Amino acid sequence: MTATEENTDLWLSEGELASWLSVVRLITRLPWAIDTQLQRDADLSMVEYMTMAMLSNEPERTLRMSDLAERTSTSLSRLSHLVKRLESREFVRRESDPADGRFTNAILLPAGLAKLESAAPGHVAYVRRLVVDNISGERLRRLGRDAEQIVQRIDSPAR
Amino acid sequence: MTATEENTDLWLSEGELASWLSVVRLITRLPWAIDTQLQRDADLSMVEYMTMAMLSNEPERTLRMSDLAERTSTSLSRLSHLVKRLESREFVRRESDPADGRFTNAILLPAGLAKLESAAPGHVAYVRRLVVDNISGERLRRLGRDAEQIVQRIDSPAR
DNA sequence: ACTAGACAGTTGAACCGTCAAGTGAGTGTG
DNA sequence: CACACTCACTTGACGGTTCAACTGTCTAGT
Repeated sequence: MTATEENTDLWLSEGELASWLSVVRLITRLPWAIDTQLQRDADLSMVEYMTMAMLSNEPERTLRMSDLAERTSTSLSRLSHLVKRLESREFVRRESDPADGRFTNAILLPAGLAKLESAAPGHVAYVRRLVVDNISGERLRRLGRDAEQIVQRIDSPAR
Repeated sequence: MTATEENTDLWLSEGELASWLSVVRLITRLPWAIDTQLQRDADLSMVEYMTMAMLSNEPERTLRMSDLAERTSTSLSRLSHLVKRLESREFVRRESDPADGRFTNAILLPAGLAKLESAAPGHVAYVRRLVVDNISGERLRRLGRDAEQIVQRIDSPAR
């Protein structure tokens, strides 16, 4: 039995494969496209943008490192390196939580907020162009729901 | 005007933002999940897997580097480094096209095919679990179409 | 033929992410 | 109240990706 002859439900049907390959193209090219735009226009990566965006939504512009990691879907290690770089650019600072020294708070600084606000319009326009205004209304809502369902399956154990 | 008060069509509505953030989670976590499974079970990254899978579908198990780059959505530079590593593992070899020395052909070797075939069942099962059998039928088809439409927008010029 | 140019691919340095090991603060148990 | 333990990070080394510069091959114009 060679690789191409087999066609049980262990493999994918032609249609399933085509859809899956489209999804693969999406998950490889969309992050790349967004990163490229942000890098070119604002010298920020998408994770850096998201990180600062999450902080900017907090009343105190502050979040625990572990919360930030959760919300940006990154490892604590990656976030730690990343925040260190943002710190050296004066976009963010860290301080250990006075109430419980195990936690570290990341705090968005004015320069970080300014950077975010200068990057936002171009970023949002590009997201609109590629996704929101391209796949609009009900289709966008369904896309979001499908994405959420896949992400939940990733999180669920049993494998 | 602060960052949180503004709400024109330059920004995203609450619903649009929620859908977009779901998509962001998808495009950050799905590649990570697939990579983790392949790395753990087969010591391959997703790009490496896709690269060899593309080659295995060719009658001569051969493709030009530039074709491979196109099909796997990677830069030529990244592919060149990647193929060099696959070459050192005896999964692939390269030869410059005898007919036109500007082209280089990548050729899947028996060891590469064997690696691919041993990795495939686990990979496919995981893809089924996360996506194909999770979001099945019509929803999968629509997801594929939406993905394709977004990718086409990325490729189209005008920005 | 010679030269300029375009094209395909390679290379090395810098940068980023991952992994495994380590630190340091709080918690719970004898 | 000491000691092991958990939890929240941090760190450094390593490996992969990107970027810009380079090499080598063919093509077109003269």
